[in-house]
Amino acid sequence: MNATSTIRPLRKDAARHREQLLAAAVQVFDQHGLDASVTEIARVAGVGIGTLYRRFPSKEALIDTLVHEVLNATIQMARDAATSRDGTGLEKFLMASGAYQAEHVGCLPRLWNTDHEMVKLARRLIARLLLDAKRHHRIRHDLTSTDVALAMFSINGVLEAMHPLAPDAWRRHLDVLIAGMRPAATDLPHRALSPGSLDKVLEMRKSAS
Amino acid sequence: MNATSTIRPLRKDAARHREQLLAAAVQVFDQHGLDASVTEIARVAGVGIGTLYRRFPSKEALIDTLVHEVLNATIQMARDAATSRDGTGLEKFLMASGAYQAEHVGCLPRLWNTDHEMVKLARRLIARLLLDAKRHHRIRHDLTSTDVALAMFSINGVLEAMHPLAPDAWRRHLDVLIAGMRPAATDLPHRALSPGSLDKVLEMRKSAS
DNA sequence: CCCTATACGGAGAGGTCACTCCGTTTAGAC
DNA sequence: GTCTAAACGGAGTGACCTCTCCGTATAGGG
Repeated sequence: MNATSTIRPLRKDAARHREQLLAAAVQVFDQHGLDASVTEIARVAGVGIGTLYRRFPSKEALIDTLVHEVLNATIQMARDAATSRDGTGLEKFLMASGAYQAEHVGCLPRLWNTDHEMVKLARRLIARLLLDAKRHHRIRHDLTSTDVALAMFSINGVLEAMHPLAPDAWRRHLDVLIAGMRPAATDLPHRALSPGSLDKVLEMRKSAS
Repeated sequence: MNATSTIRPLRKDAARHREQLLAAAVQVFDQHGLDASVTEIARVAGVGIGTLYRRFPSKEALIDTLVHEVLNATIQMARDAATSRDGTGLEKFLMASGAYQAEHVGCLPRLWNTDHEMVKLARRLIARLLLDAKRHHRIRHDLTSTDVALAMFSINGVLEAMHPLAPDAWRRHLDVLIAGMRPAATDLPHRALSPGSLDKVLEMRKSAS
């Protein structure tokens, strides 16, 4: 998977610079958004632009690597959450992934645009968490995995709006949202999205990237 | 307020072109985001770039005009919603402003960045809607106007993510969110944001523009 | 119909950005 | 210590974007 492992290990300094670049990219993108210039990233990393381009073939590839990392972490959190079979997994996952994404706000606009199998895997894991939560009557039965996706998009919206001055605001928002997902909450109007609509959206974002 | 009315009315063709430019800007920004080029906007409007710059001193000014319009409409919707004194005003407002913002997704990133008195006015009106809803026990008493702001940010997040393939997804999200705001919903953890935190965020976004 | 203030179009100036190229430096095997 | 493959820095290139300028066209009053 990783190009560095298939062919030849990077020289020690090169590997270090690669990590410095990734860390700098997270920081710079968080502060200035994805429009931040590669020059700024190289400066923060303490290397030249040439080094950045030797390690990543394009700015887009650098962003992809970052998104890949975030998605990977998200998947791991979904797996961790699935170990508690008491129906609280979904809530634990939303809390954990929200906290992680709050540290990677800069990458969020591209998070679900990737073609990768990882998106499908993440969605399968989330669907499983949802099922377990329903079984234990932690959430109402008419909710779909698309509703969970909407919850995550909405957290992104709060994160981007309140970043970085109120970095915990998303927790409050999620509290209200989860309260609305409980069976005890008042009845919802029948507006659940059709099953395939999220797929269409993700497909379209992928090709638009 | 409007520069055209204080000094001299625009010539008829100029006024028409101005409206064409605004309409084209809404459409182009919706499709390509605020990074869309002014050349593209002028092309869609059917005028030259020179005309665009004679009508609006800069791209930023054009965006500001658009944001101004959206904010104005939002304030009007808040006023309309306040006429129903039965506690449903807040929900009506969230529905109406969501529907309107769904038609102006391109402007959303700047919606609350403006310095204008209008932002303060909008927040006062929303606070009044909130109070009325509490009085009629439509929503729980521990919610603050900051929570309503978070709800609006979260709708923006859903709109941006699902645009334009599932333009009604935000309604479903808002349904769940409002269910979580009802007094019947399960108790929330005590995580309400401090009263001034939203002010700080808006202040910061304003200066960052 | 004429006249002129007003508006028009779009080439080009000036700046920024992503990305390349090459002379120089260095890690690390022997 | 020597040597070479690997990595380094950053000036330079070309594309693209916002905004200006000026010769041309037109609305609309008299």
